Amino acid sequence: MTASKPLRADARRNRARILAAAEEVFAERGPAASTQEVADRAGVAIGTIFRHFPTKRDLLAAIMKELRQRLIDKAEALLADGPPGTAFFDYFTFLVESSARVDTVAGLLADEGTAIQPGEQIAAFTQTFGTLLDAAREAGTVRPDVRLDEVMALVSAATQGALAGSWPDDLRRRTLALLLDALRPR
Amino acid sequence: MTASKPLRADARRNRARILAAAEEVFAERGPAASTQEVADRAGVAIGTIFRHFPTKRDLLAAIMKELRQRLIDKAEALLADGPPGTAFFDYFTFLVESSARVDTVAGLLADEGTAIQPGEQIAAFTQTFGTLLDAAREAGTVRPDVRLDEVMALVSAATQGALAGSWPDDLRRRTLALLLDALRPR
Amino acid sequence: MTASKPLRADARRNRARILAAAEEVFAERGPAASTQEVADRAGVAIGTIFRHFPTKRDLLAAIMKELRQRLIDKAEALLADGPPGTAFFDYFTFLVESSARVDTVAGLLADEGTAIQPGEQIAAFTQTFGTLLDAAREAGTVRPDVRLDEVMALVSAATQGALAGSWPDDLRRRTLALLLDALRPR
Amino acid sequence: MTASKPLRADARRNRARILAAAEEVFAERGPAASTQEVADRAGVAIGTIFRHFPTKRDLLAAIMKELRQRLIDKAEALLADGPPGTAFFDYFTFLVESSARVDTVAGLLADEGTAIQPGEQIAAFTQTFGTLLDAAREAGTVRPDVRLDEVMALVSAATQGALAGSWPDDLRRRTLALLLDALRPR
DNA sequence: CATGAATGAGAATTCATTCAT
DNA sequence: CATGAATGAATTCTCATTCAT
Repeated sequence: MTASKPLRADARRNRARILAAAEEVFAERGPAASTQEVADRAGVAIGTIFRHFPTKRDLLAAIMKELRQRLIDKAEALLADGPPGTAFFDYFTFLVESSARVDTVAGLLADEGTAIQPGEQIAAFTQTFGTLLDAAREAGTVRPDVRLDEVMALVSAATQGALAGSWPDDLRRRTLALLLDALRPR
Repeated sequence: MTASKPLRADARRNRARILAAAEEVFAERGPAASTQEVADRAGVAIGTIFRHFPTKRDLLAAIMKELRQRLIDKAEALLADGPPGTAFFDYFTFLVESSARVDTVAGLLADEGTAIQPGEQIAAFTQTFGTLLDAAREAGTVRPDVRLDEVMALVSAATQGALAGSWPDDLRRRTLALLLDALRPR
Repeated sequence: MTASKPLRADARRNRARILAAAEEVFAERGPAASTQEVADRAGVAIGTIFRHFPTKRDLLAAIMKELRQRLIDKAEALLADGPPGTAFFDYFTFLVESSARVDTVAGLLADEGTAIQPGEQIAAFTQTFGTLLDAAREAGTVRPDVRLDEVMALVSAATQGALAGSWPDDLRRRTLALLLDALRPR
Repeated sequence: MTASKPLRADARRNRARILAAAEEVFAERGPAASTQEVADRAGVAIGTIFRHFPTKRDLLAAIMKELRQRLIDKAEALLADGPPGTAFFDYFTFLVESSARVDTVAGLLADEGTAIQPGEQIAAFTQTFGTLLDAAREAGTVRPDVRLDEVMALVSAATQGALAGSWPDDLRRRTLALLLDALRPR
């Protein structure tokens, strides 16, 4: 869509370093972390950040977008390779585990206090996830009455919860199992 | 314990108004909302807030404490009156519904970037909730292998998720039902 | 002059306690110390302070006035009793030692960042000190060409210096000796 | 030592303007003067001040440091050029005259409620002053029993006194003469 | 394009002073 | 009169954003 002219090599490199640094910093310090800190971590001057992302909000949004893309990619990979029956559960687990590492994963469904435009990515995500769900339903590994929006809600809850307390691995595993069980046919 | 002399009538009134306003404001805007906004909403000068709560952090902590107390009270009420089999589920539902209104409910299990001393309240909460769970287990309405920490984790997830997107009531209801189902014996 | 109606017993008591507390607090913390701290130290409510001294400045001024009076009293005592030749030196020493204990002594000649009206007290002080000087001059223990304003200047310097570094007693004694020597005939 | 990368031209210019303005403002209003006033006087925004001096205390410290350096430079100049017999007296006089203009000169010996790290500068100052004193002693213009710490104490007293009342030039001159006389052999 | 200094609008917090209890 | 809560202006400091170098 917005083709936005091809960046110079160094510019592209900077953009990447900024995004990486920002993901780290915001994951550690929360969205209130200062842009200056991102700049330091990225090894660029603060002006460079604002050249690439006119607003702090834009920077946040860009991170989200990247994250979302990563999640979508994973879903599509599973869709292509994975066994229909378990791919759905694997994906759900993957999402929770991801959010256990990095903070912001849950923000892809909602915002996180900085309301980002989910845009069409959300649609793509939802659709792919839906396909995984359908496959599982057909394979009989998921209750037939479970709806996609409910699953999304559960994921959102689980991922936000997962990060919140940074619970012990063991607890997270057991709780997740319980959750997934809720989706299985009786 | 900490009796801290009885406040003057007007002071007590203001304290209450401040807490109420703060709960609203922080629920709407997140913990980064300005103290001035709380003051405006409460109809007091900003100095008054800092007289009652010397630090913004103290104000946050006070809100949490109040919330926790409210939750504990409700649990104890259910423990006294409710039918053992369903009281547990009612309480779980109550928690989720509460957090649909106010943000911070989940904060009682974790913090939320402002690390407040949960202190003994948490213990009280956990214990009471545990008793509800035991009762339900004995009544046979809950799977015998469900552990308290898992339940707490689910609550934490559900309440944080519930607020995040402020989903439609219908969706919240369905998702909650799914969640509760996961706890029921098969 | 301003007779200002006789205070009630408790009011007079409070006034004294406030002055005492204020002298302590301002000596310790400097004139930037908060009025609240004075109130706490005096064991009264802050409103009581402002009833007695409508302004912080007034409170400062009152302390100064008291101090000055104390110094004048001492001078007059020495004038009455002391041997003419040494009384002057004793008084000079007394002033420096006083200021070594409490801060604000030097403030009686100048202000101290809060410009207080020295009023007629200064005149009294200066006059009495002048009499001591004259006596010493007549007794031949002071250089005949030393003028009163020079002596006052030296006192001011010495007292402010004395407090500044809170030097060791020994050093203060030696330096003072040097200073007094400067006033003696050769 | 601490080379701290060379500032950009405009930054260096601003730093200098800030220091100059701060010296003025704090000399006039005391260390309680507001940073905003310094900014106004310097013609910069308040943020600029805090970029250069992260804390008000840092700003105060920087002023002190500059002042101290100026004093040291003068002493070394006198040490190089001046006639040994009078250089010491000239320097003493210079110190008092300096403090008649600016407040803070005495602050190099003590602090002034904002306790700044005098560090090695003090040592340098003391040593150079000591050399001047030794030279004068050898030249026979100073009493042989006068010690350096006494001289420093007198300087401290004189400079703080000098500023306090901003006495008339004439009085300051006479008092200073008296003081210096105290140091001369009889 | 990158740099990093300057800007200036908040934000938290303090404190003299007022005034209802 | 005393009390101590309320007021609100002032202060220090932070940070997103702009812009000269």
